[in-house]
Amino acid sequence: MSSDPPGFELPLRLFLGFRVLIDELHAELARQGHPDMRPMHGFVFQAIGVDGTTAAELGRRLGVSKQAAGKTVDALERLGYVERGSDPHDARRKVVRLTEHGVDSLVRSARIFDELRARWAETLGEERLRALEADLRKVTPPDAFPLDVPGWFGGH
Amino acid sequence: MSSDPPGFELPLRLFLGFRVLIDELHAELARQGHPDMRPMHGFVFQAIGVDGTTAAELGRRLGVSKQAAGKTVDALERLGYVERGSDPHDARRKVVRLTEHGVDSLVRSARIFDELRARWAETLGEERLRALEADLRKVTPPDAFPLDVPGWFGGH
DNA sequence: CTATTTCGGCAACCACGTTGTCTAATTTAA
DNA sequence: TTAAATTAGACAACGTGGTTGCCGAAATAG
Repeated sequence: MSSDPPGFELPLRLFLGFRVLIDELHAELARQGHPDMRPMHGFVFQAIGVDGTTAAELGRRLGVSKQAAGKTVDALERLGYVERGSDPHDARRKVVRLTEHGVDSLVRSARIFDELRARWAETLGEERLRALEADLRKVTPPDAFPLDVPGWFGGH
Repeated sequence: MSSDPPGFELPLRLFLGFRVLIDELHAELARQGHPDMRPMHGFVFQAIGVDGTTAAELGRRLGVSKQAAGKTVDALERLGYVERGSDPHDARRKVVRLTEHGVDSLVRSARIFDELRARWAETLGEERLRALEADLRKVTPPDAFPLDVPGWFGGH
């Protein structure tokens, strides 16, 4: 009889799969005019959303302090991915919005992820890939995606 | 007919699965006398190995500079997980070895990972879990596990 | 024996997170 | 309506963990 694989292989394969996809995404993004994007940025853009948000709200969504979120916005602003605007209804708020360049990176990311999934479907078969996704949904929290990735791994 | 899931769900589910396992590992490790262990440490311990290694070699395995590896060793030494020894054959080398406490954390980690895998097997069924592992092996590099995780995500 | 390489440590610097404090603006309560 | 509490954003100081550059000591190649 064959024995079970050691338990530590599972998390490593999951992370490795994630890493392969993210690395290929950013290699392709670099080819398509986004060489400055980093793995973390995609999560930040998702947290900003198409309607924009504020630094404080962004910090809550990312699970970091508002100061850290503000610094991240500074960096993304320098790279031209986001811009700050004023909120006419609340003079305290400075709304962070994706620029055209930032939206472009989101659109391209979505298309590249679809292409990468199609490649996995070629390797595994569409049915197996759907089963894999279904199984992962069963063992992961269903509600929201965790956007506090930056602080989670490196933190304290 | 049902359409394909969007491609971006796959990497997020993979990362989420990884994160769930790592979080549960460290919650259990904290209960078992290792409250100071952090997600990164397991990778570092694997890179050190049972025979020990040097700071320079550790840096190469982790994909960071020897100075960074040395600082990591300093921190783990303060926590009591590793100790430095001298190499009688090479007075330059200072061999880093896991302490009894460090080995204990590795042994417990392995057992906890096995238990977590068993729980996934209860949820998904052993066959589906094996299929999931087999599929992940097909789409990830087969050879070595990437131990340069610390610098990969955060790095500029 | 000399030259080159390698190891470990030190210093300076940078990226990116933290907490604390401050001002201004808004909201809530008396 | 006025006073108090909350919230947004910025600034400073600090901690961690990475980087590069440099150094002396030890091993190795010629």
